[in-house]
Amino acid sequence: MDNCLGRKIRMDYKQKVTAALTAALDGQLTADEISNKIERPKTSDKGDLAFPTFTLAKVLHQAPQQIAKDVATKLDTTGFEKVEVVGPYLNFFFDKNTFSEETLKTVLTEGADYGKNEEGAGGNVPIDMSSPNIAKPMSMGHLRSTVIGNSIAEILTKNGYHPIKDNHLGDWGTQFGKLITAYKLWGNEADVKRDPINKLVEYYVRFHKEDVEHPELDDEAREWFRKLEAGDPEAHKLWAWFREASLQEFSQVYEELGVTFDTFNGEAFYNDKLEEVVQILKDKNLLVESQGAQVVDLSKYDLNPALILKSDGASLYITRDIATALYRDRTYAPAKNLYVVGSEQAYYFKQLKAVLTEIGLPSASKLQYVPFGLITVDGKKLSTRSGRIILLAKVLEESVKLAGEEINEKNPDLPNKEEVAHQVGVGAIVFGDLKNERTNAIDFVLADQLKFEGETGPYVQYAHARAESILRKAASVDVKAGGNEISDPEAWDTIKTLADFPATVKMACAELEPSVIAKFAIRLSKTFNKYYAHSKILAEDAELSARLALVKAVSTVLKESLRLLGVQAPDEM
RNA sequence: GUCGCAAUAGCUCAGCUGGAUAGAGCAACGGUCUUCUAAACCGUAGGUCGAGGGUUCGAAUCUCUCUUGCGACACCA
Repeated sequence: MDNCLGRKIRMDYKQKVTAALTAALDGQLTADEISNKIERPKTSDKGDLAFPTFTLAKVLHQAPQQIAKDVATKLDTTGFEKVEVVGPYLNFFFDKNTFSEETLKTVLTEGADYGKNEEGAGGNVPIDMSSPNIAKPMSMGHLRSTVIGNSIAEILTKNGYHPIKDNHLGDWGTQFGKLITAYKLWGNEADVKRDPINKLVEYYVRFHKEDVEHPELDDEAREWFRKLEAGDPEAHKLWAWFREASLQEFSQVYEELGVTFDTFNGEAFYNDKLEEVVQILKDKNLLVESQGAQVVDLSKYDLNPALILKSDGASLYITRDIATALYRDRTYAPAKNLYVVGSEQAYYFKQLKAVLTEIGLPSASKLQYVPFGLITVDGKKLSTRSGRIILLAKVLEESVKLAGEEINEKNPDLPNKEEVAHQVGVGAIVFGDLKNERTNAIDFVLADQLKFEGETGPYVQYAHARAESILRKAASVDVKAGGNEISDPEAWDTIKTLADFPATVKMACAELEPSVIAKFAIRLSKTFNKYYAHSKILAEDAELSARLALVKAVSTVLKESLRLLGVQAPDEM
């Protein structure tokens, strides 16, 4: 990874520091070596950027402290407020006035485009995301894939890519054989019409209960799925009905989350493209028979063989995923091909990538598995079959309800209460999911999700609402970025944080990690809240206009950060 | 059994490429609303960074071994 991205520091100033040091060191270290060692001090009193001299100690055979002193005397410090020597460190302090003015002017001029870059050069990036299973309710696991995928899409766009959000619906596979079998045995049309998903799940769960004692049910299910794949009219009709009814329920959740998709090419979409997959594998001599099934040997990748066709000739998950990769390759010529799927499928994606590499698919190397941590309850995996599920719709409902209660208590005169309750309630859940590194596993506790204080979505939303409130009250004041220094020291951290946004956007993209943005949003909110508590922004003095420029910039960047996470930013709450 | 991921404060987590006294939030305790929204701010308390070795001037960070937890290991997805 690019070193500059990893540090989240102020690029321009880092270059200035590098240049000054390169000149002072007179070739003892290259500019790159210097740049790599520059770091951000932990606390503001140690300056804005620092250079530790330890590495020079080896080259010069001198004590780092002495080196720091020597270098400092040779250093050209124009453009900096000061450079301090503290032990083995050289601490650089920026010229606050210039830095503030430049930063605020940039944010105000660029507005919502601040932080944007064109690194992606418009490259297509299909994202396999959300992917709920037909006839099963969406649970918290699907929330993760949905909101992570959605945020990554926004982040990619901000970095100049062209994401294609693909809801790779689980609308095919043996479970439909089971479902059809169960429906034909115990189902009835009226029940399903009234309450589609719940009824279908009921049948599904019952199937798994009964097949323990009646294993012949499994044979029947397999037969139904085989018929479905063969285009049997009855099977197809039931399948289409289940699918449509499920999609309608899903769309409500998506609307609530504010997530849209570019395509809904579920697994069924690839059904007629599987023959070609098998043909290609045959042509390349990759397919071998093993225990009656057709497999691709992956021993040279140190992986187990990939099972392509079952012994009864039916397709599997990987068969359809190969078809998907093929389709994406031809349709999009992807710059990246992303799969936002739970971390328990890590091994599977290694296999998939290996098979695609064997096939020689041009975009095989672009396949990037974007795992996220498992959600458990009481440390156990969720399972529709066993009834251990967390219904996403319920969680959102609870959160919105609680947000409504908070509003009634804290801001009862708010005009659009319901809308804001929705924005805050849903925002809390989405932000909560994206806040931490996506591979962290989550043991679900409802009360943990319903938090609106501290490092949460509402905290960031609140900081934004406060900023907007000030701007409303100061509507008549001319907001200018330049001209005046903001003498308040509390403002400095806020301005420096604002300046970190572009590098943060890049890092989030490089790591496909929404938490990088979330963490930034918290940091910016924190510095702003501190500033807000510390000084009176609307005081009538010479710096008023500059302070308002800062408030405006904070509001802009907070709103944009939240947008990148798929969270709304109400102006009042 | 093999492979993968993890282990940091009571809880949930940060800790960027090894660097200056290991940081937040929640919970606990105390303080701050006649003044821009107290969903906020300030303070107190709380940690031999799972254990042991190695590399290094320097290790929570890199490496090895072990322990514990979770996950994956072909006819589910």
